[in-house]
Amino acid sequence: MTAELPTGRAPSIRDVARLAGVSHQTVSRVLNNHPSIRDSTKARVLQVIEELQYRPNRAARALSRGRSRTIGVLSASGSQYGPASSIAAIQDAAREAGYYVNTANLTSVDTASIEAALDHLMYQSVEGIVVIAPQVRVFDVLEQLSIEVPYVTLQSTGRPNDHALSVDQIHGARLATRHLIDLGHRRIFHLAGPQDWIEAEARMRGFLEEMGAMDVPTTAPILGDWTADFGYHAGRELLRQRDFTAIFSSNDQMALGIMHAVRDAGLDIPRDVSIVGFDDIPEAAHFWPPLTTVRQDFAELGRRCIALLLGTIAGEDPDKFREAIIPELIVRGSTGPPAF
Amino acid sequence: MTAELPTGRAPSIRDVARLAGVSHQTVSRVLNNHPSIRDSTKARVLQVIEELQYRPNRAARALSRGRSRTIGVLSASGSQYGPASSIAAIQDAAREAGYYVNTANLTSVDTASIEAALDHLMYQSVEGIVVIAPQVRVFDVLEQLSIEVPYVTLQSTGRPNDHALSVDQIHGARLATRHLIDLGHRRIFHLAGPQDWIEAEARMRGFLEEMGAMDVPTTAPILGDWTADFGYHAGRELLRQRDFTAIFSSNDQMALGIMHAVRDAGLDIPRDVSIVGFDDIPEAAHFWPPLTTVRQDFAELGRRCIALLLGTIAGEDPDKFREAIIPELIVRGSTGPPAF
DNA sequence: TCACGAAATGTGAACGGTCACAATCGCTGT
DNA sequence: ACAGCGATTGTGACCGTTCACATTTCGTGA
Repeated sequence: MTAELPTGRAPSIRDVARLAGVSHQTVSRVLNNHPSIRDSTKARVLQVIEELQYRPNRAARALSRGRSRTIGVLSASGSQYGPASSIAAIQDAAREAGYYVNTANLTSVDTASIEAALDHLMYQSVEGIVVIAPQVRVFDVLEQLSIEVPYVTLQSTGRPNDHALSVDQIHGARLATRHLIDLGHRRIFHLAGPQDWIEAEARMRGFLEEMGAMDVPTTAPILGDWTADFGYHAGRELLRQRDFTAIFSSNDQMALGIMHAVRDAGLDIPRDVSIVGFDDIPEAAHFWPPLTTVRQDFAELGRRCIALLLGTIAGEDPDKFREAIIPELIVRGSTGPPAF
Repeated sequence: MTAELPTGRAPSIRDVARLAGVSHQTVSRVLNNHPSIRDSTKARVLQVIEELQYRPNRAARALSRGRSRTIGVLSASGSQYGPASSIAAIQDAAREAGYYVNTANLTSVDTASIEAALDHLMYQSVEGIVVIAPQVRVFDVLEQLSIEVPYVTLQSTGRPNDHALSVDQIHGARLATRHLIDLGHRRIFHLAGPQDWIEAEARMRGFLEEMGAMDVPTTAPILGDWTADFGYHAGRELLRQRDFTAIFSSNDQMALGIMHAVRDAGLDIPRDVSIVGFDDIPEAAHFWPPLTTVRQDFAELGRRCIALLLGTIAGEDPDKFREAIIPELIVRGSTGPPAF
């Protein structure tokens, strides 16, 4: 049916050209939707492409265009729900925009590991990087390696030239804190995340701001590692004093661990201790009791990440993308007025 | 300090060659660890590379070698713990082996979506594909598009030429079922996963096999969608009859939902209903009560995936990689003898 | 000292696209 | 009928690497 072809090799743009009776450049134009192509020509070329199952070679394209159309994601704890959802959303959004995504996981958070991961990304000539990791350290390494691709984080680092997405995590944390205060709690404890995660720092800041604004005295937060296990052990420790009536955990997993510890101590939630989480992972509604938490729209986050990053790559004004995402408080059974 | 260079363009292999006073090919040899390079020459070249911060251009490399060194992951529900951990492990293992990973997420499980995702992967000339998704359908599409790259799945499809990794999920499911039977349960219900997921099918098969082997009568399982929400609703439905004393859920999230429904009904776990999950997500130990479940070593899974896939790409005998991973039963508080 | 073969290095052509520029086609108005 | 111009198509070089095939260098034994 079709004309003979060199076998053992994927068809190239010139194979298509020959069979369609046009020049290779015309085929290229068809592929790139160049405006001045006669419809009949275009149809003929497309038909040959179809027949040959031709696919443009990405490497060749990247080489001659000088652009990889790839962005890198630097991720830590990528199997946790929050990061994982953002990554998925980032991939979807990138694909939508015709970009490819490559993820490098941090095996640990030390400098060497970060360096290795960044290196891996740079080797693929990524055009930009999304950081979902302990950002402060990552940036140090970025600078140290004098790497100069645009990057995006999920929250401002306060550094100059940082292209950050504004999720108003401070606001989210204030919502959670305010909820507890409104219920009548005055002794509220905060289990924070690792402080080199900007998100963790922002949530803690929000907590402290709201407590300050409402004139409630605070104690120093504990810094956790995002895991339920840590929440459990921190909870056990805290319960030895029991000088609080509510705990605000900076993510849902740690909140789950705390709930475990509270039950172990024979106490009731929310009568003896109210608990608020952050993220609203899909499981949170099924905890016992269902967890009051702050919902983040991870998918929207991912989309905006890509919009901002691609915008930056294209040289647009980053401020165009600065509109903050406002998280939402979801009240469930884990919070109530203090018993006294 | 360093000699002058064309600016505005990343240094190429020829720039390095010129400054080192060798031919571009020699530089290439240094980069690829060719054996016959004089040590002194190698050192000189490496020094220039260092000075110039030279990085080989991946596109050019892929083009001339005809190999992308990229593998694709086709993933559904990529934000769930199980898949997410496997993906992370796959990325790590691939990176270790000098490969890059590109993930395409399924937005839905219909054919069009699968086709789009596969297409995206093929456009990057992936050398192999790992499927973490409803595999049966994916393979239909793979065949339909007459795509011919090696692929790996997490469980045998029973089709000829399938390169599957053997995680003995059947065995894992039998362990869970046997545990319940040994405790004295005779009316055991199974909440299965979507049946076009091979894992789900295998777990169900294991359940049925063990029930049959022990001569315990079974009722038809319900097919769920892996989510806690589904587990909750299925649980409510099931509890209207309450003709069982134990439930084996094919993953931990659905088990959590069931636990929620059981508590809503005012029943006690495990006194009134025993519950077993599958996966051992990190949160499972902190559920209320802590969940008895079957642990899968997702990281090992990911590593083996890559080993098998790269082996297949290199033309090795896939049987070399067939040694099954044996899951492990983790007994916690959610199971106990039936009350009667 | 010289031939000889292996080790070390160099040369030029791919790889498969895109880019810049040139050439041709086809229509319009006079 | 023909100049003029935009629409359409073609030509050859180039992107940065590796490949296949020279060529040169060097150590060794006769």
